[in-house]
Amino acid sequence: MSELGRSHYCNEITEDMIGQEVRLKGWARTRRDLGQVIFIDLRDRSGIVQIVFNPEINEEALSIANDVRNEFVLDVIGKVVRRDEETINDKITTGKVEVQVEDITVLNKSKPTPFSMEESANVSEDVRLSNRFLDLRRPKMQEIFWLRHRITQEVRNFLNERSFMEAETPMLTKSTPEGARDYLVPSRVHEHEFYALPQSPQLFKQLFMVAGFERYYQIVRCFRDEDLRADRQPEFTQIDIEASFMDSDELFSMTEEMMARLLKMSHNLDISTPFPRMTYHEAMHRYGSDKPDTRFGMELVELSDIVVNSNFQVFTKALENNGIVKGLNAKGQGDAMSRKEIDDLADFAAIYGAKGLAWLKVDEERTLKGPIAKFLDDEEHENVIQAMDGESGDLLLFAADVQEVVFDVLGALRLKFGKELGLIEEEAFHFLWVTDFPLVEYDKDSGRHVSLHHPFTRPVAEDVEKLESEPEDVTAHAYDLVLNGYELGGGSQRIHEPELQMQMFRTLGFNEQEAKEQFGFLMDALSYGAPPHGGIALGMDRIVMLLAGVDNLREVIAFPKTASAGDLLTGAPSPVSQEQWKELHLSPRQQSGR
RNA sequence: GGGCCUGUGGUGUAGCGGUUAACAUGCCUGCCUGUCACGCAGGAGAUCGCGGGUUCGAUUCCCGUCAGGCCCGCCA
Repeated sequence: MSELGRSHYCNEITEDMIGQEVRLKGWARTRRDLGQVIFIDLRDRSGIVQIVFNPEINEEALSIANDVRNEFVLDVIGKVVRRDEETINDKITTGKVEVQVEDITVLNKSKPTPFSMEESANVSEDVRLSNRFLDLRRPKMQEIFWLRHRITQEVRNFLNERSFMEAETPMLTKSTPEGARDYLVPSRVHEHEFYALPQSPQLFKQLFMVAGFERYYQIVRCFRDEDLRADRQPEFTQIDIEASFMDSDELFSMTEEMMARLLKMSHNLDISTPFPRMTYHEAMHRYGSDKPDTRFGMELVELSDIVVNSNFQVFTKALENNGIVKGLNAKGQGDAMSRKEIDDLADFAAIYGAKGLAWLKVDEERTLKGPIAKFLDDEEHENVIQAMDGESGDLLLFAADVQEVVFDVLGALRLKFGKELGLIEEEAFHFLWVTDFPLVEYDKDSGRHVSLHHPFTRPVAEDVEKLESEPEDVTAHAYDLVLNGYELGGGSQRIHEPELQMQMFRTLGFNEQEAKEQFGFLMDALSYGAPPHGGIALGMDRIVMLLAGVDNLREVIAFPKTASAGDLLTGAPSPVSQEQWKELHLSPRQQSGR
């Protein structure tokens, strides 16, 4: 065999190469052995081309091909030939031609694989993850990771064009009390002290602003030791952006432009900008969610005023206790759903904290029927129907409780109906800015106020005076970018004055001493001419997930973790040796009992 | 921490209080010069996730446990 390397990728073999000699390298996909002639689909990362072995061309090559099995690694030299009209395969792009093999080397053999590399092979996810190197070999997966690569490059190009500078920040850093649980790394040198893996490079990027970098970005890994979901992994990648002297509007339009570029690239789609904006308050009241899926309507309806004087105690009690009553119209479901199915909705609602789920059907006479109909008078019936746009056959659902429960319950029901009734325009991309988040919320467990975003978020100017007196009424310069019901990312304008930052820490229940211990370096930095600054962090994995049209983060992360944060491929996490424990000045806690 | 679902040859599924545990695909052997998820003939391959209980008898029913998934809590 000659010294030449690969001359082409499989997918590059075309009709105008007929007669040409080529050298290909790749994997055997399927072998079709007809005795005196053998066909193999040769696959490399570009695609597939059929190679043929035939005794008239090379008897020895044919006999080697006889022992080739799926996923053997091959190096072949041969001539591109046109296929006979009746043997053209239009399922593959190279189907009009084939390569007549003159010489073949088996570069490596392969055991039979646990599952086929074919698109059609349906394999359970744990088998895929345990053999991820094979799973990633499947063309569908390679497509996703090429997309991921292109997105990464496009983001870099976009931000580079706008004078942003990519800079790295530490992975071994300081644990801070706010936010998610940290992944901790014990220090060998400093006994009983720990590094934390970053939940985000938040503080470092602010320090870059103090340093005068002005425009920073990083495509960076972040870590949060919290329980997983389909759209949450313990380590994930953020597009982290921070800019000085750039207000929210400028940041919004820049982010919009960036997302538009990605959609253009991946779907050749021109999405319209600017994206719609909605306050947090409006999102919660209309959709019961701070990340509403706006691809369909079915909005929540405010009913508190309508039912405040009704005889239905579930409603009136909730209102007396500072709660609200809201409704949701499941169009046509009054006719479609059985009594049992409706009752099952209450169980579903209970997951989200509902104590029950009141409902009414609208019948042909446009009157309300159902267990609670008798508690409402004629005027209330009419007002409810009006407010909820009730028509014959509709199912009206009601939640009465404190705001948070009503939002959660009806928000979840809305999504459930949206999915099950096919109300969602699956192919659409609906971006939305959610703005004006509250700065803090009261946390019952710790008995203090905690940041909704993070402690460095800037309160709006007119609310600063309320920081001490009514912190829950303070609005933050914080925003989330939402796409199709997923939170793609969030950001804020930051506090750049040390005094205001200190005031913020006090609101969160830190005294001067504690604030200095935890965030002294930040306070210090802010006191040396820190510019006004703000930024955003976008979830890279979620962006890829949505653009790839899959519904699970594991599909777009090369080596993801399971729901219990394990890695089925490597077996991480795993026990370590006694020596390692010792070096880190740690000892296993004695197991009590058992 | 809690709820729900799943676990049967390599892979994907079926099944049932007593079966020779079925089907597809993959694998092995043989045949085949135009296949393309080739075809045909034959063959191997399963302690039904693990432990305990009920029963004359459990893959099947019950309890526990482990693993995977989805969700609530948690988390931006």
